Amino acid sequence: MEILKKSDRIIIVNPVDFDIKHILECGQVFRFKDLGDRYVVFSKSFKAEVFTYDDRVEIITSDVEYFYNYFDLSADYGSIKKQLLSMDYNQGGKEAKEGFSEIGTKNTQKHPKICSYEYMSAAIEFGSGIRILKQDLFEVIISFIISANNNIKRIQGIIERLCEGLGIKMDGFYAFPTPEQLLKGSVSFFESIGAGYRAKYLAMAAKQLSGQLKQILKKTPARSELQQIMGVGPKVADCILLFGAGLKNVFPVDVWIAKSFSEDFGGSGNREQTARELVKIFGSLSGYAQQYIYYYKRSGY
DNA sequence: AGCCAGGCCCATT
DNA sequence: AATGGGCATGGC
Repeated sequence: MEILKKSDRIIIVNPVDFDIKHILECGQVFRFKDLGDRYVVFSKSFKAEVFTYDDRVEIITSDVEYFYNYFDLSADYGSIKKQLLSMDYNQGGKEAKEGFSEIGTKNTQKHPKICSYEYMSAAIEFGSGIRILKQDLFEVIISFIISANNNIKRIQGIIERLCEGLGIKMDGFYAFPTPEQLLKGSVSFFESIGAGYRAKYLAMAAKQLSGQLKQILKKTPARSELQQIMGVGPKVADCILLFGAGLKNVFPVDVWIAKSFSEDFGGSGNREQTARELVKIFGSLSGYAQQYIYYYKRSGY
């Protein structure tokens, strides 16, 4: 896999650790469109079009440096995936029993415990082209406040209407609102775009991030700082750290990860306990492991 | 038609 | 610290 930077595009020759479908549909980002012959992805006020051919991927954009960083193109995901499979999966004697079901088939009721190593192996194969995007911190904070107890289709629509209502108009799309622009949004506006009961969280978060908590946007925030933001609990804070601050030693536990932990890893406990146990296993590679498992589990395995 | 979704806030114990 | 009720909306 060779990566070429041109003035108006990035070309990835013989991509092996880059699949735009995996990257955009693994739940880490909400501002993109599948146009059939290409994906279009938006970040802040930037846009890129991604074409996939037999022998290469072309990322066409006027902001090559921004998207080179955004797609984390300097990282070696081959090495990351290899390391993930050499983790100690037998911590605390919680290794699943022997006699797994076949990998790659639907895990129907019978509860055959799948060895967690085998599950990871299958998950990595399934999402082999996943990369963790380096997204904008503020955009991630607001996006994942909206994500709570919500589904991805709705989240995408709410965020799109948020940009249309408060962001500046670009060439064929609307930028994500800045902190100042988000302050213009009233609770009734956030309700009108479908945010539901999160409308008041968004209004309060906008105030906080322009007021006493604005330091959060200046550096890598602490988890405890993030949880002072209205609408940010343990799981959303971990998503913010992973997707918006580049920390990989966090393991966001949502309904799908919780389900996988009990069904595929033989684990138990509440979500915070689950997160701690998974970080204990995966350490500084937790964020990567989380994405492969989430994408695999949500797709029905 | 209900159940569910990348959970969180708040009151109670 | 731990638990439980309530919650807007719409996709499926």
